Amino acid sequence: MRAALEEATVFVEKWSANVGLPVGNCPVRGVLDKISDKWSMLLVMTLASGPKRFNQLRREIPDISQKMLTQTLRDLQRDGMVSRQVFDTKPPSVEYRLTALGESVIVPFGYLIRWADENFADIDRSRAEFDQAA
Amino acid sequence: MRAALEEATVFVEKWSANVGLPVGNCPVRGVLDKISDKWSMLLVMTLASGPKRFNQLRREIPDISQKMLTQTLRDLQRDGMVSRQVFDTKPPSVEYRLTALGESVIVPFGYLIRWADENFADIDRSRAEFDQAA
DNA sequence: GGACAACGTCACCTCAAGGTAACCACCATG
DNA sequence: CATGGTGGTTACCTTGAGGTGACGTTGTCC
Repeated sequence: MRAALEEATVFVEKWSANVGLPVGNCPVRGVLDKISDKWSMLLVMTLASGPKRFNQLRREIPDISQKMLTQTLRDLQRDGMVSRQVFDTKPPSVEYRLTALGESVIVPFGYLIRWADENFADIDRSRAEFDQAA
Repeated sequence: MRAALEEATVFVEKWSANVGLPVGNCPVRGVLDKISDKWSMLLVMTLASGPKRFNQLRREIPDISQKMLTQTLRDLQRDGMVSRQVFDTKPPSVEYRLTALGESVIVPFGYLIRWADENFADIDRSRAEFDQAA
């Protein structure tokens, strides 16, 4: 799903312009990348309430696999959204926290979540209607 | 920005109540899942500038396959984001336009796009650093 | 000694999203 | 006649995101 957005530059210009944004490069590509994977947004929003350790995150998001937790955290770290700090305690503990960049994305995510929260009922209804018509 | 953050955190709290739940039980996650496919957002933003016909959309988004255009439009229609109107002209033409629901999602998308535009440079830099360190 | 909790890595497999290309009907134009 | 533009459908295939489960290392506790 990631690589294919790479070529959408042309229209991104178009609709970026519509939203009143400078054209240049395609910023949306990266964002859609993040949005469209299954766990990044969930992880960011979970870390929004404060730094957490690895198994603490596992407990708070029971349906994420260990592999995907590791992998998504690495990706977020790579993107500068999350910082990883290892404490040299007896069993070494690792703390993940949002960076300033990571915190800044909470705002647009928040809008999206609010939108979803306000409209999922309408969407469900629309789906039901549509499916019944078919 | 300050107000926006606080506003966002309200919904983050709501959200966190649902985080532990499987996707099926979290309506927000369900909705966001739909939004996060490869073409939905692009299509919505393309239709943001006005109603368009099928092949008009194909031309504006050259790298979408016919199949995926049809499919994504159907999904959006099913979710009540897009309405489809067939005109009984000589070669019947079909017009797609955003519904009120579809238009309402432009706002949160817009915030996301703005965020991406403001921060993609930082992200790129962070990635480069991270990759070099490894 | 055995279990468990800390934080992972690795190999393997599945499943569906998405791409490709062929096909349909209809009509206009050259 | 043939090409091209309407708006699709269908069958087939590839890709990779994500899940599963085993293994590992260092310690502590019972």
